[in-house]
Amino acid sequence: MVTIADVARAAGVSPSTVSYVLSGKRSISEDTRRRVQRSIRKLGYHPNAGARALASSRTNLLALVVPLRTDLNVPVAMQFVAATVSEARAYDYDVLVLTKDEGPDGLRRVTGSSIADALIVMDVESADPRVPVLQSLDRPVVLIGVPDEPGDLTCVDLDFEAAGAQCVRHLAGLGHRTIALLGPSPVVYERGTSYAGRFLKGFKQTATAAKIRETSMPCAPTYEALRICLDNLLARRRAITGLVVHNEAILGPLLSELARRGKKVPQDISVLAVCPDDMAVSQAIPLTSVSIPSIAVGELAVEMVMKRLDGVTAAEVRLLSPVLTDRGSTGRP
Amino acid sequence: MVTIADVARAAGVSPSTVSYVLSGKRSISEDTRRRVQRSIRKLGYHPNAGARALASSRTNLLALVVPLRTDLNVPVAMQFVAATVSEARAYDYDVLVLTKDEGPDGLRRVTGSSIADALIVMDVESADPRVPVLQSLDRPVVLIGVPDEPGDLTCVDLDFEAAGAQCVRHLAGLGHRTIALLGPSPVVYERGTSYAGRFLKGFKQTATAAKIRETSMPCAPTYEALRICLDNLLARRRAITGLVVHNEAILGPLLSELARRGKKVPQDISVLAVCPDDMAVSQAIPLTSVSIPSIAVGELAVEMVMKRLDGVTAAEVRLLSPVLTDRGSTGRP
DNA sequence: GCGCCTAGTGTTAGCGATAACACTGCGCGC
DNA sequence: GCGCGCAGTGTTATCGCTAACACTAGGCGC
Repeated sequence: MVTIADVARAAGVSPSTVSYVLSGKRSISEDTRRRVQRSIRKLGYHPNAGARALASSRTNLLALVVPLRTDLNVPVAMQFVAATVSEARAYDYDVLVLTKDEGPDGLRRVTGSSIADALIVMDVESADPRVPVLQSLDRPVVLIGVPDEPGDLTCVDLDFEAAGAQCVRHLAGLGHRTIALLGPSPVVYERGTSYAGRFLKGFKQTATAAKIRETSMPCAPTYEALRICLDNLLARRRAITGLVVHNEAILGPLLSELARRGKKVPQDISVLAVCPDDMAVSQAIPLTSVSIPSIAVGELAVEMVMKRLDGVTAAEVRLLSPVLTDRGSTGRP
Repeated sequence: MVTIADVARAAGVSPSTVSYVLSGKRSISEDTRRRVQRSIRKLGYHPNAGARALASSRTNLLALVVPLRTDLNVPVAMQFVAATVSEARAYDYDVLVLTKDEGPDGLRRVTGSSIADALIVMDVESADPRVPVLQSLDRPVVLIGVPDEPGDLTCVDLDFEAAGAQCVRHLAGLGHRTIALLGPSPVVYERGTSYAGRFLKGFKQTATAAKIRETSMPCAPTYEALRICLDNLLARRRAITGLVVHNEAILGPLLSELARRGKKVPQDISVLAVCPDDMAVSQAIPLTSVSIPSIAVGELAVEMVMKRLDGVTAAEVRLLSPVLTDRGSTGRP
């Protein structure tokens, strides 16, 4: 193994000089820097991560806690992970993946043994048992989602409440008076996953304020559940003219079912999705949608973690404004 | 921070005794063990990962290289990652995620700086530029997929060639004489992703041997591409009676399109999917399928990596036998 | 010409674990 | 009663790097 001492010898300098060339923490003459860098390349030197971590108490590792169950919207989670990993690399950090299953103890383990410098936690629930632990950790933490009591934890997410409101306003603006929300799976609500409730709140409040009749129902990600929901919704005396779908998994099946039942979109019913843009575009009918910006959120989460690692300690709750793109699946009732 | 010396002092023993209690590498009296473990719990001691890595040259970290683009079948990849992470934890390992984008240099970086003890690489291509690098690394490596020249690298995967063959035999056994394969996106073939070619090979060879007329075409994961494929396939003089679909992303759209065109499954056309079981079950029509056992492959990959970390050096290529489950979407033509 | 600042570099004491080496005391064979 | 093996424990060198501390030489103000 090539050590820093080997490089130093080859370049005719001391080990600390090599270290400083690498870290940039003190000024080095142009000439020395070049000699050191040449030796590094020639010998194929890579600083030993363990030694570095021990001496500097920095691991350059980020722990990302992901919900690796399949009942959640998998593509969104994956996009988020991808964005986080890429962005972290830009700061010279690698990403460690923990599952939600590890629970609070996993968080203590990772921080306690100094495996990671900071944490990003996805899929936070309203009364998440991990939140109090995270608050006591004394390491930078960024939550994706907003628990009831974030305390001094930094949170990032789409502003789902505003998104719910915007969906209602969009349909109301087109003249719809009776609308429905097809929400996430019941288990998502039961778990108290924060985004589901926030969206629902924005949806209901805005509908009430705008004097719009609204219904909402969760929907499990199966054909069977979807059919039952549709049977229920479409059989009502007051016909529903606008449908907001906050459930990526049933978008395809929904359009199929509507087609099978002879309902044309948007002539007979308007469909407004809440999902990533690429998903809205790639449906049988391109869908008007409020974007779930998983990539932007992932990048932002990393930025905020880095800021805290640099010593900026102010807690923040950053909610991204929703963006609605009209792709023609909504129209006048 | 609580160090091993603190624990040793509290338990009235030497640091090495604490270390040995933890590692089990030498015999400790029952009494001492108890005292040490009580002190560990009382003080909330977690061994420092960096110090441990430096002293033992073991990081207890596994690097997992994943294709974090969205053109690949995302749920399968996610299932695989989940299985890998869970299984790794069972061996007291954590998992570091690298993207395929990092390329060969990323692999050198991670092993060169001793960030991880071993590598699991997903989405391997036939002539993957990373393979020669991996061979030179001198660390345990397990590939998911089989490159043209694996050398002494361990590989795990579904036996896609056998899967292709089994699909043909299943349809042939039902009496089909004209069948088609709807394959992965063209870009998957162009990239030389190994499973696509292996499946195709098994499909074609078995069809030829069984004197069955076959067609195969890649299909991008969009409605537009699917419609064109179907137009092409269904317009033929010799009607296709059996369709093998090796492309998770278009399963839903395919069934919708067939329904729209008035083709009943399996009366008018048999559909045989190659996908994870849960996906086959949750379609509009439950699909007969050859299972993609992402979880089993993930667990197996970890097991094999652990075996190699324990010093077992024999290279292996482990191809899991395909399992076909009849769910009624295939029948006599 | 003295003091002080700045740029550039070297020396070395840790960081917190592991594991090689060393020691004690007891039981047992003969 | 001597020697040996073994179970149980302690002492400490070592892993490779970082950063605190120390030093030199040159420039500048006054």
